Amino acid sequence: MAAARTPPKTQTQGAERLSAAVGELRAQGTRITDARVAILEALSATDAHLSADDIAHAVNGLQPRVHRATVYRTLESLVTAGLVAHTHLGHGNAVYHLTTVPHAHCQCQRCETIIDVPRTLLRGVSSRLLEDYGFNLDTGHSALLGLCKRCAEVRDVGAPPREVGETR
Amino acid sequence: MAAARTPPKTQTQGAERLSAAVGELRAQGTRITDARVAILEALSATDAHLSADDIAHAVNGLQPRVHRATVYRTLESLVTAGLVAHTHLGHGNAVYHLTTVPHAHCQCQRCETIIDVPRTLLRGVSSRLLEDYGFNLDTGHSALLGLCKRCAEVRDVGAPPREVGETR
DNA sequence: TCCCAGTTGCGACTGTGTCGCATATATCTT
DNA sequence: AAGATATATGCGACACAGTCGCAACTGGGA
Repeated sequence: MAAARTPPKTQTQGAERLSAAVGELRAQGTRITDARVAILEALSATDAHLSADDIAHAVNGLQPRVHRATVYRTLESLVTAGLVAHTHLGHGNAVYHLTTVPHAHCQCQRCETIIDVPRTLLRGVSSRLLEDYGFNLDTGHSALLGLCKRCAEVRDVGAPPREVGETR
Repeated sequence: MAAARTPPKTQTQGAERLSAAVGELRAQGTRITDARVAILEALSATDAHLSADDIAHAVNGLQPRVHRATVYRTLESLVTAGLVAHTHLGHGNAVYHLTTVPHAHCQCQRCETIIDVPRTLLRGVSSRLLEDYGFNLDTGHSALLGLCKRCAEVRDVGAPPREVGETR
């Protein structure tokens, strides 16, 4: 689970996010169920980017009976509700995070590290696409692929470097 | 198969690309097999973006005994050889095309249309990422997601519009 | 407390891509 | 032209992410 490598975060910070998210759900008239709360807890507890599988594992630590399919369906509805965003990584599998701080993503194709970058960085491209092609860019819905600094330097041989303290 | 909706292209154009690709393969010391030629033929015959499955179908029209796994392995080796590029679309499945004209891709999340855009459009982002994060962007390896002009306008209800003459 | 639409658990299924292994063959060597 | 051999292939099994139908359950309004 990527959560293990998550940068430290205070519990209160997570708890705040959680209650805010639950409140928003309630405001929208959605039912508050154990599965939903557990999923939001998993997401609130970390700044990392969690795959549906990561979330399913984390949730099963809290609510063992929650099924994989429920995780997928719930995540989808949370995305629809605007509480959660998902990003498609290179290999195609999606990762999820709370929408508290919208941002775009770069992913290293070698070590798979994800770098969060401000959306403003894509503003120029976004407006060019709109002007020239009428295309409305959804910033951050897919990761920008490439090589991170470290991997670009030691590009040669061997296994990709792994270090702690960085989001997978 | 997306090939059916491909913009018209002269046979000679495809044949030229094919022989160039085969020559390049030979120059690299790779073996020229029926499967490889058939795959390159499929790719040469169109400007569309073909999924591995599209290619497998097209190839089976020429060489019925070619197996799915061979298509995947061959595509991978063609990518390594630099003859073919693959792009990850939103849902994660990859599409392949010859590297004759490098370009980036935008994909509409609603109607799934792919728009080719020049790589220069991302030059600014690319250099910013390098400066600020040391990240080497691989332009065009993943599609930029969003909404195409038509879908952004008729965003409301109903099935996504489908028209001919546009790459899936 | 009752009711019922919204949720869930479950298992089966689809689609995309990978792997191991025995066989075939493109190309090099002689 | 024939032989040797590393490379590529065919095949079936597998892995993984995500989806679906359906019966059963339950959160929260009446």
